[in-house]
Amino acid sequence: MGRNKLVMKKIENSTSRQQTYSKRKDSIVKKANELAVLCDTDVALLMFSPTGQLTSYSSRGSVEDIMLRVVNRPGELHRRPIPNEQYFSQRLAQLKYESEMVEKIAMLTRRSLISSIKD
Amino acid sequence: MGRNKLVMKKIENSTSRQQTYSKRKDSIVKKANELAVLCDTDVALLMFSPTGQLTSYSSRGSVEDIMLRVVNRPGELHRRPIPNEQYFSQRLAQLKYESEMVEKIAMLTRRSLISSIKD
DNA sequence: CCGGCTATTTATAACGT
DNA sequence: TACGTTATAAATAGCCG
Repeated sequence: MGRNKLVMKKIENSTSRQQTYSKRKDSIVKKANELAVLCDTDVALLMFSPTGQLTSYSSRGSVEDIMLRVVNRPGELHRRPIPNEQYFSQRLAQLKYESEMVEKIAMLTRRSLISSIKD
Repeated sequence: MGRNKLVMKKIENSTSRQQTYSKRKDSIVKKANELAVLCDTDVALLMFSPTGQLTSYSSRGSVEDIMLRVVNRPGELHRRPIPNEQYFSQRLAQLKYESEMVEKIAMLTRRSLISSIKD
């Protein structure tokens, strides 16, 4: 929308990029909320700004509540029609990777080498 | 938009509600993707349909990747304390459970006892 | 239930302050 | 750098098949 048709590629000018992010972020949160209200559904949105700041939206309860609902639905995350061997092996690899990451982060936290995760 | 201005409340007619969900879901995924591309950022979207079906979108990597980034960010918009031992152990247990479930489902699928995952 | 088809409403790109 | 303004691109409500 707007004066000119926008090309769908990264906006190179950092100022314009940040401004566009700010505007569109607000709009998409609004859209998410409309979807949740109109259709009486649960919606969650997670967005990182170009500078790394997180904006989250959840139509009901905390973002974690919805994330937990998602995590507790193995095999359905991406609405795969009929799961096949490739899907299962990829999914298992993904879960293994995540477990390793969690363990690494836990270890680092124990050692107090970090107190927060940065970009 | 559309022929009439829409009132922001739950659509009572279930057919209309489902149709509206379907259309708007697609649009918001498109918007999320535009935001990610234009602004070179990470975005994740989680939406449950009126019938409970999940649609997820992630601009980069898996939805879990972005959820992990969110969970591991103390002091951001939705605030969460620094991850502690309990969180890590619970998360690991969850991942282990998921892996086991995926393996079970894979085995069942191999045996052709089921052909798709249902709610 | 899934796609088209407009009339209208919204969102927003480019400017302006 | 953050807000308004406006012309124009997009999204979409109500219908139809």
